[in-house]
Amino acid sequence: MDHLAETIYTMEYNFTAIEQKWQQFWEKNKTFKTSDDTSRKKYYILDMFPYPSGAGLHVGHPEGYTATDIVSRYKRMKGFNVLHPMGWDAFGLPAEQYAIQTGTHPAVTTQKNCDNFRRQIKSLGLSYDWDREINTTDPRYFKWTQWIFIQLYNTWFDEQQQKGRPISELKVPDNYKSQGFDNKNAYIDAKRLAYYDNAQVWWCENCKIVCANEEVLTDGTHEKCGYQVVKKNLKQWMLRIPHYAERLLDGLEGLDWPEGVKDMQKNWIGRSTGAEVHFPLAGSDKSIEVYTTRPDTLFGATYMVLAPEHELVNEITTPEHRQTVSEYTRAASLKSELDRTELAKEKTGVFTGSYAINPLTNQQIPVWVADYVLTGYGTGAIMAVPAHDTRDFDFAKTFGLPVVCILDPEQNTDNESRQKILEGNMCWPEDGQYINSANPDKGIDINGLNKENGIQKIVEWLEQQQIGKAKINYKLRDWLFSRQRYWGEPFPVIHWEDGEITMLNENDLPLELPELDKYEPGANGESPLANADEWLIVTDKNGRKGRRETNTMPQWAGSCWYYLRYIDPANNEAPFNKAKENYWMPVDLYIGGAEHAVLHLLYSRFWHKVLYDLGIVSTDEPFQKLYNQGMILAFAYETSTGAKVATDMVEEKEGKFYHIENGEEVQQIVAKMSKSLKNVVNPDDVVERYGADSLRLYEMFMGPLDATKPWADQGVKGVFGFLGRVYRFFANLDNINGHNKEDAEVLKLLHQTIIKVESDIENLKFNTAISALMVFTNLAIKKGKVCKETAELFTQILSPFAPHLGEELWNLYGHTGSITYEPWPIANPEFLKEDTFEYPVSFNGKMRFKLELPIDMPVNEIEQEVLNNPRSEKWMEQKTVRKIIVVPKKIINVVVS
RNA sequence: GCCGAAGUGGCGGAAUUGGUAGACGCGCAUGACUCAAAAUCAUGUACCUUCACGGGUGUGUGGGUUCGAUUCCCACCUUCGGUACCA
Repeated sequence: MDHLAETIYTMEYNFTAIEQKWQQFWEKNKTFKTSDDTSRKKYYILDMFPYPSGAGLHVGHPEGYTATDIVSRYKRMKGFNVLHPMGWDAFGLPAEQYAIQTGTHPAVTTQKNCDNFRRQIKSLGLSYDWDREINTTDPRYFKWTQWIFIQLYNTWFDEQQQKGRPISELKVPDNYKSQGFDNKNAYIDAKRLAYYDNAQVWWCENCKIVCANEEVLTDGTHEKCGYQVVKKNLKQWMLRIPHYAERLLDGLEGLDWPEGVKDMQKNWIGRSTGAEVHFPLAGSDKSIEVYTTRPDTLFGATYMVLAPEHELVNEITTPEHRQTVSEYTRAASLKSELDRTELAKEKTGVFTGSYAINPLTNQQIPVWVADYVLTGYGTGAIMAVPAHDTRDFDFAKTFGLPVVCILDPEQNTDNESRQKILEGNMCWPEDGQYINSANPDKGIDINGLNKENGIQKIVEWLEQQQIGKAKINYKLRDWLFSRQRYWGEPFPVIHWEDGEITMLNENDLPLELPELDKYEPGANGESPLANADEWLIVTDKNGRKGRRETNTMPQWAGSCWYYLRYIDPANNEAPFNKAKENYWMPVDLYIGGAEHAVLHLLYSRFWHKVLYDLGIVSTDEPFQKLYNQGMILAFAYETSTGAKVATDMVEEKEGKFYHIENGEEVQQIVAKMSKSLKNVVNPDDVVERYGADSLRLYEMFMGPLDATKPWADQGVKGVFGFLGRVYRFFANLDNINGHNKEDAEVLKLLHQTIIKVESDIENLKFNTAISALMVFTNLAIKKGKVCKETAELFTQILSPFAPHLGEELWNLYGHTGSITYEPWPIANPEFLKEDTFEYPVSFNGKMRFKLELPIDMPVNEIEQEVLNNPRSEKWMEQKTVRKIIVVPKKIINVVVS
């Protein structure tokens, strides 16, 4: 043993040999295999699983993975049964596009990329239980994605109970039943959480392909070809996520998530309270229904606006306006939503020729059509109150419509503005006091009230008169759940020739993808599956013909429930075993990028709540604690004109940076890693040059986990140097003294470090934990020798951060097994005792000198000590001591004047 | 526009129930080792001033509260992320 240690020590810190040795050891011994021993306390630590791209791992990936790995290793040492899995979110566009270009089956590309990702991840020494690896493209996995889709289809949301329930429990009202089978089915279909309907999608005429939202740039062009995209109506699967809006909002309350993410979800759900109001049409028995958050401003409604797509537009347009209105609505339909918002500054619209009646004033007000009113929100129609809504104000000014002020801003603004507002020449969307807001004939008067009371009183009146009612609205829309793609989960759906839609039986799952020769899209925007004739056409036992759904599910589908599959990844009878689910859920810690703050996390929560309502999972929320890792950026350079300069075109001289060709001075900036700036860092290179432990340590040492921070190669060298120091000192058994009593200073710092590292890991503050490990190492090296027990304790608290080095040292100290399950050290308070405290002594708040005093000295004695201290004289000369503040074990401040 | 996060040495960053600003690391400087370099080791390193002791200034800007403010309050500036005609 001694001889072995000697040989290894005489070598330098050979990280490559050490890391390979231990990675093989872990693999061979299945060190990180997780049992489902429900008698132990569990801890479920989840990473957002990656899309295995052809480019391989980016340095951003190991950041979150290392953080969760440190927590996993720490929790194991703390005695927890830790579930820490990894898998692949492997459906997606790039593999399909590659297939179109080369004919390579996406599964082949995907397999290759997964293998590469797995190799890279394993090279980082991350402690995943690889027996639980999952892949969303594996039929054994997506069988259950399809199964969950069927559950969604067979569920409706009971408003009263605020709960999803099996469709079989839905009572169809008698009047629907009496109208026959079709109506009954239509009623049921209208309640299902998954439904099939027309929806607008982006369509690229050039590529003859449907584009996802993310593929459409802000100027309305397709990111791949630069062609303008248009909207197209296609039959799509949709999910009624808005039914769960309130539940998704409520559920956020109990979660340990960053406030910012909760806010983003709240904004996305976009709950608003207001009222629905009916405006009768003049000379007609029809009425227009509007939604408003400001029913209090009804007295100021001087016109109405319908969205161009509103169903009443055609009906109410008078013959003399027909031409202009139809031209306008046609133009609007051709415009993309982006165009519409693009033109936000200039409002457009046309008059329909019809008038509605303001139910409060009984005045006739014109009805316009304008695209600043959106069809998807509220009722697609508004009452316009130009005096108190900026958008309506802009529109009214453009078209010369009347502006009637009904809310006096009073002292809320300056006098000049107030005059303009009262005259209708300025908009006032804030609070104030109502004026011109009474109609004795109708029995309503809110003059003199403020906004809050005004809203309440008007809503009460509307409900009494039965012309409106309080209403809650959400921005959240139905989720478009199908893509015209090949490389996604096929829907377990058959469309029969008689119009019926059925789901496959559970025993017919999974429905796998057919083999194709070509991956080009089908005709009319259908997915490539439309070309798979043999797969596509089915016949039932009665000879009825049907066609399979040709759309596939979006990439979100597989990631909506993957955390559940890790619990029981090989189960072929169910998505997971219930008892295991009950044991492992919820996820205790979930770390990933903030780019998933809304969609992925909202969609998962939605599915999870449905599964919860159906009794399939045991928790209402899936992810108890969420944390976002920050982005890793890189340095780049910029000339005085703002032109970016690639890193290989810059040289450093005396702390300044110059262009190597023209010598111009350039500024160092922080930018995203990109090929063009030549500042992309490849984890493989870092592992090769400095080792996995250095990469891990550096990524954690860079700064707070959630901060955006730039990569600096010098910084990697820094932590590499630290690990080298650790190795040279702690692996040299000459420095490790077997029997001597440990130095008190070392002992005290060691136990302080144990406490510090423990609490820092608990709070995900890895940068300061590493700093504490460095401080201790510096002291140990300074002392020259430490006891074996000290070295072992240090090795244990180091090992979650630098696991390969941890194992190596542990082994050198004579242990044969892995350090993985060694119990986390417990700090001994004996060694932490302090007899004295070094007080900083301030005069008028400025620290002047330090004074060491016994730790339990009474305050009055401390005061005497300070006043009698010769060093105090200088600061009290010619002055009177007004007060002495003594905060025990903190500070002393003498106030003089 | 709205919502959120953040501004601290040459650089990454540390310190907040208000209590020694700059831990730790990089970089830099000096020294040791070396023929030399690298690596390693030691010492120093916020800025101004002073030979030095010391003194002054300092956490984006301007105010305020306090014995004491990086930390709390008000106003503002800048950067980043999200969102955008949601009535």
